[in-house]
Amino acid sequence: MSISEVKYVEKLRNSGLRPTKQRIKICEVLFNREKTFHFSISDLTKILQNQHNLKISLATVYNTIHAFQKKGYLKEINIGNDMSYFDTNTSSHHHFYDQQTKELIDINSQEVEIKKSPTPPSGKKVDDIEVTFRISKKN
Amino acid sequence: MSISEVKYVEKLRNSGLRPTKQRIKICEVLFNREKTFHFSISDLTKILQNQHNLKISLATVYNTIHAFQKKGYLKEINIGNDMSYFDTNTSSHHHFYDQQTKELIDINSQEVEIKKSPTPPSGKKVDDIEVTFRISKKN
DNA sequence: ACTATAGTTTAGAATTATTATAAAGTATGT
DNA sequence: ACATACTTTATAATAATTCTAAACTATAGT
Repeated sequence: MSISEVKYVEKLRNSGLRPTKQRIKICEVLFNREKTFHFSISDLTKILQNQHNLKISLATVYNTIHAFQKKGYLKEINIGNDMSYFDTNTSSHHHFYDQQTKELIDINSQEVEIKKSPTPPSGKKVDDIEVTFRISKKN
Repeated sequence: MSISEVKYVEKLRNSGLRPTKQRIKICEVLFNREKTFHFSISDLTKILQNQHNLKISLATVYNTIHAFQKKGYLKEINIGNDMSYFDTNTSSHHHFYDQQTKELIDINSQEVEIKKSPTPPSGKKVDDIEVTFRISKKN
C-alpha cells in the first residue's frame, strides 16, 4: 500500500467511513493535487473508470461524494442548474462563471472584500458568503 | 378585457410575442404584485391550474418562462441544483438562502457593497455580480 | 484464521426536471 | 373569411439523480 493510500485509509477511518478500494481511489483522484479541483459526478466517474481502470458504479460515486460533502471534504457549487458541481476547496471562496463557455474559475477569498452586508433575518445566522461574477467575452 | 389584461397584451405585442390566453394569465400571476416573486416552474404551473383554473400544459409554462427570461422580464436564480427558480426582480440583487428550509429572500442591491473585486480573465468582462448569504437557524 | 454482522457496492429500475416532437389550435394581416 | 406563421399541447425522449434489494466486504469478536 502506497504512502498516499495509507493516509486516506486513516482519513476515512477517522470519518467513520470504511476504507474501501473505491473510496481510497476517489480520495487519491480528488485530494492528491496541488491545486483545488472542480468536477461533476459524471466527469469524476469517467476519470476513475478510464484513467484509473477502477471498476466503480455511478451510484457509488454519488454515495461517496455525498458522504465526503457531509463530512466537509467537498463543497457543492451552485452555478447553472443542469447538474451538480463539487469543489475540493471547501473554504469560503468565490467564482468567475462564463455562462457561454460554462467555464468556472476559483477566486481566492482575499481577492474579494465586502464592505456592507445585510443583517440576517431574526433567529438566523450567516454561515457562508458566496460571490459569483458572471463574465462574458469582451466585444 | 380587464385593464391589466390590456396592459399585458400590449407588453406581449411589443415583445414580438402573441398575446395568448396562457401568456396573459402568466403575466398577471407574475407581474400583478406589489413585491417581487420567486417561483419554480412547477409552483407556477400549480398556481395557474389550481388557483386560476387555466388549462395549460407544462410545456407551455416552460416555453413562456424561457421566452420571458430571454426578453429580460425574468431572471434565473442559481441556488440549489435540484430545479430552476426564477425571479421577477431582474435587477442586480442578492439573496439570503436557508438550505434547511429552502427559503429564499431577496436583498436589495444597495444593502451589499463590494469594496474589492478581482480583475476578470483577459478578454472577459463582468456582466453581473451575485452574492448569496447562506443562512441557518441560530442555536 | 473463521464467522457473524453491519456497512458497501452494484446493476438496474424509478423518479424528477427539462427538452423535443409533431399534430391540432389560434392570432393576425390581407 | 383565409392563409400563414406562431402557439399550445400531449406525449415521448433525455438526463441527472435517487432508490432498491441482492451480492460483496471490512471489521470485531471468537
